[in-house]
Amino acid sequence: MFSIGQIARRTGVKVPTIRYYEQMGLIEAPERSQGNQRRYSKAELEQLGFIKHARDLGLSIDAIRDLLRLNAHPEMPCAEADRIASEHLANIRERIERLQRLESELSRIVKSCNAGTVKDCYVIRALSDHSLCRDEH
Amino acid sequence: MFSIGQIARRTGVKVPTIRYYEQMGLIEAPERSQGNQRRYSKAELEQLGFIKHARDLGLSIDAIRDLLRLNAHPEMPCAEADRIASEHLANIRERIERLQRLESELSRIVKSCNAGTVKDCYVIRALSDHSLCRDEH
DNA sequence: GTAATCTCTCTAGCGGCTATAGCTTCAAGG
DNA sequence: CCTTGAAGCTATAGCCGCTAGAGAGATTAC
Repeated sequence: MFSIGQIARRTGVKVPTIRYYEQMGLIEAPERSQGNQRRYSKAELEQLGFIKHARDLGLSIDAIRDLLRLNAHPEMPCAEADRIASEHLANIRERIERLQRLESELSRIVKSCNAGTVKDCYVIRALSDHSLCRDEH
Repeated sequence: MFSIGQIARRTGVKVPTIRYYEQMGLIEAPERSQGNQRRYSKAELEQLGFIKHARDLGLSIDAIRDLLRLNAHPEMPCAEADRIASEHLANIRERIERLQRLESELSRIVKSCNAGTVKDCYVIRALSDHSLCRDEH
């Protein structure tokens, strides 16, 4: 049996975050010690590792809830898990594209500024005047 | 003089967002009509355009506040504006890199899954077992 | 036994909005 | 001039995924 601090150290998920996950129904309320402290089994520790890994990959709490449900039913088809992961991947790709557009615009703006006074500053001028931009963002 | 709805339409910033910006001190409280409705000048309309543009480029409210202050002092050196923009650019580049790492990991995971049952699902297995990952994320 | 460290619950806050409720004002048409 | 419907007002609460803090009690090491 592990205390909340122990699973926090082992998984890298902070203590208040673990309690938050419990509140959100991501993890079940664990057993308690006589003094009302949470006590986790090895299985619960591993499940938290699963959650941490999924969060690190950027999956939402809702998506993780679904994945955990699937994980609990090994005989079900995994199309749903694939769908969740694929959707998330598409989402990430969109964000990358958007950020890359911003990157190119911003780097152009920053490069064009020859650090004089504000009145000639290309950074400020570009913000004031959309026509100085190359494309939509 | 423009009503809040008019500047909302012209700038693409939603009405409640404009009121929120006022509350946050991004824009000054404008004049009011006799019936206590906000009335904006052309200058205020343009300032909101500046803000919208900066938000579209991903700048934070705090950064925009600073830029607006600079914008109001055309004779000051613009090094500060450059610093804000460059920092933001660095920030964007970091996010892109991080997302690209996620993208490559997730696409590998999704590709490896041959859509059988959950128990063999590579998506689920990869989440459970960090050693199936190629690098840190 | 005692001191240090955890852990407990509860509440509030972050950023950047968005939504809702219940009201008042404005502008256009008859 | 009056009515109607759109637009505006304030105030409050909610979104996500935590994080921070207060003030209390539990556990552990010595």
